[in-house]
Amino acid sequence: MKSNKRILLVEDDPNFGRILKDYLTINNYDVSLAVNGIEGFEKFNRSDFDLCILDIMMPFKDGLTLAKEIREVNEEIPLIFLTAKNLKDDVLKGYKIGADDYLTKPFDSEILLAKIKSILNRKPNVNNDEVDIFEFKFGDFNFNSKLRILEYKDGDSYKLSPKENQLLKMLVLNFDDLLPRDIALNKIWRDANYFTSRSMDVYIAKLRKYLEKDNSLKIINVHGEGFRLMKE
Amino acid sequence: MKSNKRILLVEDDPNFGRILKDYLTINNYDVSLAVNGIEGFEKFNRSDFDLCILDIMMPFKDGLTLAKEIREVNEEIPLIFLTAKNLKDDVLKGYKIGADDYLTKPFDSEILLAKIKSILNRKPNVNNDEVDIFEFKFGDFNFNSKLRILEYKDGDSYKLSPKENQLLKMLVLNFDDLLPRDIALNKIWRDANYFTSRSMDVYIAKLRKYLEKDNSLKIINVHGEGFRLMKE
DNA sequence: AACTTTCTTAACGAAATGTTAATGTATTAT
DNA sequence: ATAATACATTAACATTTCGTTAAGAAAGTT
Repeated sequence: MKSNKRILLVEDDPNFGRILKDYLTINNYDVSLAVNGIEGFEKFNRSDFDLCILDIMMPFKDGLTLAKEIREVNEEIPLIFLTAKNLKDDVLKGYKIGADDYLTKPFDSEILLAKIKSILNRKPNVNNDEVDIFEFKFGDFNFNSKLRILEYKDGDSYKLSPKENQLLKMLVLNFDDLLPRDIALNKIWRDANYFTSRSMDVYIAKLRKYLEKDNSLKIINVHGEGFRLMKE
Repeated sequence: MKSNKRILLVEDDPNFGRILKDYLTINNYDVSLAVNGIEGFEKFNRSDFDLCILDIMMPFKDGLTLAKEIREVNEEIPLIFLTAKNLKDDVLKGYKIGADDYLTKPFDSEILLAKIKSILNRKPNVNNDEVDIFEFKFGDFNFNSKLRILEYKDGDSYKLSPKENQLLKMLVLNFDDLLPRDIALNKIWRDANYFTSRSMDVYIAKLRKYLEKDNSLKIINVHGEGFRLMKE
């Protein structure tokens, strides 16, 4: 399953912020709303966003200052500024910091959407330092997590579902080591509770079934802690 | 020495065009001015530009039509639209074609400059001088994506429509690897939503029909991710 | 204007995926 | 030993995604 793009929205007007957040959510973005620059910067640092929408006029820490701080940490992330007035000076400062776009309130929500799409589509982040490894070997299996294919030495192969795939990948990346339940749940299910935990058990069972071809491989449970993929 | 960035300016008002050209020239851009869409397209094809500024309202061929033509030839070049009116419909059409920005006349020249800088800076010249490959062989097919011809070894050949052609080209460029749905949709349809996705499926079906002559070739779906052209 | 090609949209069945429930087994604590 | 908690497995169900056909809209040609 494809995950939505994540937007950090920093807007001090709670009514407007709420409405805008809902509108973007309806249009399939995961939106995190902060009500001022300080909270905005904290949220920015706590997770990965694909785009930031910043109100310029805000108490405590205005949008331009926040933008500067964000730019120090991340040179790539697209920034869109919102402002009530069409203050030329602010606009110029914004572009200088590296704004990608600029909207004057009141603005048309459809146009904001179009801008967001345009910005997010134009480059699938050329600058991705971290190489995503997606080919693994363990036991008598080859595992391609990009194509979601698990292949046994005899040529048999299974198409993995997204969840199976993610879970197996995490197990393999922690081969012979503990994969803590919580970590896997929060990463794959984005929440750790009774139900997601049950669901994870179902998927562990599915993976065990795949892996039983190579009977030296085991997914061991560590009671109350998590699982461990190992070769005996 | 660093050479100036080259801008194609298409503007039918000769006075305004002249002034804008001079202003940009003073600010170290090499500007080529065309007075309508037809001349604009000719100039565009005659040399390499880094950015286009297009007036929307023009006689003979308007800016949006011109933009579409430019996009068919060059998917990367940034486009900035100018318009006298703030016509929402035009704005949205513009973004759909792949506009990078949008300015309503009268606008502030400094702001235009700032936008230009912002746009030109954000790709630290990924300057893809890379030759566009357009001749491919895969399975028992020869495929010329410039002529949009798919030819089977027995001499049979199909004329591909633009969309068929683009899609097949992306599949071939990712031969045996995943072509993510989103990437293809955003590149070919310039938007990823339910309808464009359905449309893409229709085109996948068409391509499968062409390819079934060589039954070792398959377009495999990776559920929720995309497609993979492979030879088994 | 008539014709052709291309593209989009609708409709709907099929397949894949994910969640929850139900039930049983293992582990731990007391 | 027994109760409580955690884990395992299967199956039923709901949801999402995909494949295909067909109708008709839009664009391009003759």
